[in-house]
Amino acid sequence: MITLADVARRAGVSVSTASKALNDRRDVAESTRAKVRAAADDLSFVPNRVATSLLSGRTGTVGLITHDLEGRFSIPLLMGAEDAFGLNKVSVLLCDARGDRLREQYHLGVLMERRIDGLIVVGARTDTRSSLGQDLPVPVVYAYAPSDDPEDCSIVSDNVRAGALGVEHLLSAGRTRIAIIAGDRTYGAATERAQGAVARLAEAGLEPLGGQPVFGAWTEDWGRAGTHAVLARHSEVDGVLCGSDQIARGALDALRDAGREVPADVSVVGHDDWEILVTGSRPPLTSISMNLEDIGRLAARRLEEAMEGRPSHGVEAVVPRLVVRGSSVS
Amino acid sequence: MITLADVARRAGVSVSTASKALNDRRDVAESTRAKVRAAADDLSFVPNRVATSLLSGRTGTVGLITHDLEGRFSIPLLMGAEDAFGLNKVSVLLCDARGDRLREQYHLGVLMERRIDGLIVVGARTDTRSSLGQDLPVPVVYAYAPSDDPEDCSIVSDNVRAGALGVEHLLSAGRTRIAIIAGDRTYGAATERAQGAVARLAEAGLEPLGGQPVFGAWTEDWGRAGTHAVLARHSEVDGVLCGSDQIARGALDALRDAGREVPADVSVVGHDDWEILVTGSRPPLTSISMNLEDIGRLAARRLEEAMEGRPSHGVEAVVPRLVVRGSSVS
DNA sequence: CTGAAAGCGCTTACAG
DNA sequence: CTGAAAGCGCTTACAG
Repeated sequence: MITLADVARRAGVSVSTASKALNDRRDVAESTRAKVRAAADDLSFVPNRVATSLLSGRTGTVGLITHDLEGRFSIPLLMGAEDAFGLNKVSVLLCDARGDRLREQYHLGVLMERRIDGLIVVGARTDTRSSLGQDLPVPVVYAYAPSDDPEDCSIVSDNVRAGALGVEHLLSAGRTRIAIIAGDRTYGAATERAQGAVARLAEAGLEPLGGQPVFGAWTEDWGRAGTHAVLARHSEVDGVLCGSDQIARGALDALRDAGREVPADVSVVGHDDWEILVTGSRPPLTSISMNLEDIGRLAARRLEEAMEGRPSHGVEAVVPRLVVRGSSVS
Repeated sequence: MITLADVARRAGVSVSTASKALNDRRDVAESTRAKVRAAADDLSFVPNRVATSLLSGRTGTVGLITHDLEGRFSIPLLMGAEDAFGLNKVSVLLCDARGDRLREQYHLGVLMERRIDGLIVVGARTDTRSSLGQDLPVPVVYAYAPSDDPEDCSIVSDNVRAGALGVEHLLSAGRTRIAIIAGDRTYGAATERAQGAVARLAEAGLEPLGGQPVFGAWTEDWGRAGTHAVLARHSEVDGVLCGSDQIARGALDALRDAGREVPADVSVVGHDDWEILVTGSRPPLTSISMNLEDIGRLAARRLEEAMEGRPSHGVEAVVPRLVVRGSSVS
């Protein structure tokens, strides 16, 4: 490996002068700078950032510990973070903790040895998770799943708003007999989305068909079963708000089986805007995106601020976005 | 930040002795070692790996440049790599190149400055990609998309074998009138899978319905359209091998629309074994997995070997695996 | 068994 | 404008 000393030797200057020349510091003669640059080019010199890191105490790396096995959240978040940090400024050390607290601790230890400048922790579900504590030597931002310590900084999706957004869209499409087929009731994302939807219905003087949301599982199976049940008891249904895109896919199937036209007879709206599920359905599925990249970007920004000495505290929610496709309006 | 010097001072020994004590080297008195350990514990000493890296010339980091936007491949690959390397040995710097060669070059430059010990490059599709060249100072392994330089080491999925595997399964389910609804013909994955399927049919003295595979797109829409066309021209069809799970989802829909029972009348097999698509369908979809984690694991192993001075060359294919669900046999 | 010294590759005051 | 010296935090021969 070529070192700065090699470059200096070839340019006929001292190491310190070579350093200054390459780092665009003034008080170097232009002719000297040119000589050094030429030497560096000739030798294909690539500065060793490990040395700079040791010297400056900053590595320009950020740890990203994820619990999201399928990569549904991590990659968009990573993309958002890369955008926010800038490619040359910060590199991301990605660690997969697989929902395991021990594995998380282990990764945390390794990251501390590597002297990361900051840490983003991505949860597998939106529910609150236990804090890593306040005595870590670097700032931490929790993304997607907020920390249970209000002292921490957490960036989440506004699921209540997302539910309301779905209802608003159905109302604006002229729907008033709306069923809410929610997800797994043990998940905050399921109850919050349902809660936001119910509240927004109430504002309009309505309530969901059957008086309340029906909870089930995050599956197409449940989407089908739930929709069948709704059809049996409330055949007047003209709108279905589903807790996820998978549930919505099941709902579309069940409505088709029952001979209902979507969106002519019934409008269907999902949650998550998961590309693979929403584009292929008949018709394509209107859905509510959590804007995961925005969550990543905001998490990165808050982390950057904290690294610069201006930490944030508490939970900040990213506003979801409605993506209209053929399943809700014609 | 606590340094080894702090620990040494507190333990009343020299820095070198403290180093030896903590690194389990012999020629340290047990009593001294205990003293040093106690001091390190008291101070919550976390060794600075940046210093070690500078000294040893090895950082214990590996770059992973991915072009896979949705994270369909990267995360399983990362998991496989983490498994293979061992969590404490190697950390992964993940870079998202987004299919952009410039972005890739940029990330490559940053990774070189960070003195990674090795590099894995993950393609977005299985087609051959251009090599990063032979004059990189660290070993490179190409995963999923092979390099066009046979001198490089590439780990791919055996798509030909995958196609054959699908046909074998359909044959063993007693199917002989098999349609092949392939993916986008501009993708190697589409043509190779189809080719493997056709060859395996030929071995059994058969050919696909219509004489050859039909190509289209990687979408559910195409799966529906292709299947409708097959039903119109070859109503005797009793097996459908699809180029992807999305296509297979479309096929299931089309068969249901046409009143065909799956798997009683027709068996359907997909490719990729994409969890989100295969479990929710009616019935759940039999599919052929590329074993992405195995690709990641093998890529990591080959990279490790290369880092230890035993490089591999050429393309190595990971054998796919049939995952049987309700769409092919009852 | 212990510790002083050198050095990994760089940057940064500080003399000249 | 240039360069010798010190130092970032650690490990490793080498004396003692």
